[in-house]
Amino acid sequence: MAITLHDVARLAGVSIKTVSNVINDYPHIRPATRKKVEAAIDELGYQPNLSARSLRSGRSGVISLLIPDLRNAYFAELADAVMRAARAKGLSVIIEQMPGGKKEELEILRGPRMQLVDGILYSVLALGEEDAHHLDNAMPMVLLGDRIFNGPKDHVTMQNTEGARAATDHLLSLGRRRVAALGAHPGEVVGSAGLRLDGYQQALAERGVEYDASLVIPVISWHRKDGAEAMRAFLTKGVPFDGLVAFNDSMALGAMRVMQEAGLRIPDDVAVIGFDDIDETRYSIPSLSTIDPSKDQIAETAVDLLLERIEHPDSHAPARDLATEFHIVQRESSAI
Amino acid sequence: MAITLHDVARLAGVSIKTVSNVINDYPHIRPATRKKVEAAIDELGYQPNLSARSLRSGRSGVISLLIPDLRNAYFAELADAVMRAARAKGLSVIIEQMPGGKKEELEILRGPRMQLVDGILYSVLALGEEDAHHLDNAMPMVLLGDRIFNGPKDHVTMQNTEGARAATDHLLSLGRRRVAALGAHPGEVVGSAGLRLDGYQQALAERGVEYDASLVIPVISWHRKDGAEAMRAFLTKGVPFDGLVAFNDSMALGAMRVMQEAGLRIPDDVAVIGFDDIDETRYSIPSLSTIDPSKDQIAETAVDLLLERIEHPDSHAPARDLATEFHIVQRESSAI
DNA sequence: CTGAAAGCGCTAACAT
DNA sequence: ATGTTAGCGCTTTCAG
Repeated sequence: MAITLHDVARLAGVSIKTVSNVINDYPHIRPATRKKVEAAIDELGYQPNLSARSLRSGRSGVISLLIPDLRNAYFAELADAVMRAARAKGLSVIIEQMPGGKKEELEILRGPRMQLVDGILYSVLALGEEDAHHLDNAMPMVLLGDRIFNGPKDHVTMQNTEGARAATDHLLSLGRRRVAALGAHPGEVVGSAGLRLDGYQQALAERGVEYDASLVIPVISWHRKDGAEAMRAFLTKGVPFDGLVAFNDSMALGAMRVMQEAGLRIPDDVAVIGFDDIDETRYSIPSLSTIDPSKDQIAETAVDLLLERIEHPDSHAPARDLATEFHIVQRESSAI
Repeated sequence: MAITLHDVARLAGVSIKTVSNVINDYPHIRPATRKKVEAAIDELGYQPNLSARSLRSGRSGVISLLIPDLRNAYFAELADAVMRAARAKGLSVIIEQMPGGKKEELEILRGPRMQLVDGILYSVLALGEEDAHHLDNAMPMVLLGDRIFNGPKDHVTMQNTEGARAATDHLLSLGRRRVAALGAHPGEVVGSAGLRLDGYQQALAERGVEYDASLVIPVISWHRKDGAEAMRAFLTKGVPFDGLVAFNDSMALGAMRVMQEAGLRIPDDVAVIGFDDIDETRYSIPSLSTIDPSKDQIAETAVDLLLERIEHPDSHAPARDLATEFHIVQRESSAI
């Protein structure tokens, strides 16, 4: 049987309340008492029972991170950043993957496993504005990534539209005029794909380049494989192009591979830029230009907001919407 | 306030024990009673309080996965496999990263955060045989990866030595005779690095190729960056070589990048094979031959063993040692 | 500044 | 087949 507060209290010759006070850094304790209690804790190797604490206080010190897919390097790196930010605040992280679309997301969000956690970091993939009411509950939650407009929860995101505008403009500034966009979700408005397509179009308009729908390549799932396949299909159409904005790095890398197999030189024939600044982009051939979304900043901001909601559960402060900075990273794939 | 067993019991007109029985699939319940209770549960939207259950039963339904680093694609893919295997068994997974070496591993292993979980999946990085006694406790645990000989815990691993032997032999069978090994940990015997170097040497011996220590390239941390830097340093030495066995894919990809920058053609000048079969190997240029360690099989086996230990905490069955299958995957980097 | 006692929601003996 | 009851270990009023 494990050591309890009672054991410590008995050894230290105080009541369990005093021990509890010491553990929870309650301010008004005589130094001598604190010493005694700490000595007893050390001697017994006491560790608080987190289930009991959680039952009584309603706080477990665990948060959930809901992401589509860890195999996607962007989410692995984001998860890493979130876990480091969470640990710095004394929180543990349960990761849940939900590659199964809207139904699965809702299921997990409502499932019994969310009982255990104090709050949720939710990287929205499938839910849209019409589902915002599903989130209108008391659970502390911060949304990451896509934007649910006017949702009831705090939201941290990169500047999708601005980022895509900057990426596209970067290629245009190199003199490219037939810039393809890889990763569109036809009809989507509020998700990353929709916002990035919007930025792409803005950049074209600003440079006076006419929008050509045949340069927009839809890809539903943003994996390397899907980028490769979409590019393969696009090449068979013979649409001329000299630039490529991929809406994430994984797709860009898959597409680069296919283009080079087809004899296209990068950046000479096609200049390429991606999105996310995953580690791999530094070592691909050629190395990949990209938009760095400041994952660490996203993670830290999100954990801070969540912690605030956890600590002030009945503050009815309105949902906040924060956007992090981004940076263009120019590498070989868009070298001059 | 949340809905409790009492609320359900009151609505259904039964005692809380009956409700509890229904929830826990206790066999002897009259169908009519079960119906009533289930109706009440649905009507109220009752969800069990996992903290209370955990406090009372000593089981939380959460396991911990301890890995060095999620940014390493191998571990991200392993974590994905583990989470899918765990979810299939109704378990949640808390991931803890421990990039900080032996001290941090021991700290986390003993820390208060391990209180909450029913068991631990521990991908040993820094701990060696001399630390086995630190694991000699009652916590259900399955070790992944490196081998701690004669340790007190179950252990699931790939066949490190056999895999490296097969990888090396694969290059030798292509006629290469100056095969370098990337990723050695000088002096190590029981870790992946030591075992794989052993396999490398066995393969050379079997083919009658003399072992040349100048072809063994030490790399402490197995990231892409480290592989690239080690290869850059190796090239400046001018040691002739025509094959490369990298002890993981990340290092192989970093090294390939450096070799190609230096004008070496792959596989013509240097044939390359890695380890892990991470997703990226299919899309690198050239695509990378590798050893597939069957991550899904590792994950499922490990979760099964752990669950068994959790469900039979006082079975003092001796620690088991399971090795999964591996497969050579030949791609362009070692094409004939 | 410290102690006593109640009770969080659940499971598991035990009783019926 | 179902009800009663006693805690799991902790935090938290409330007293002193």
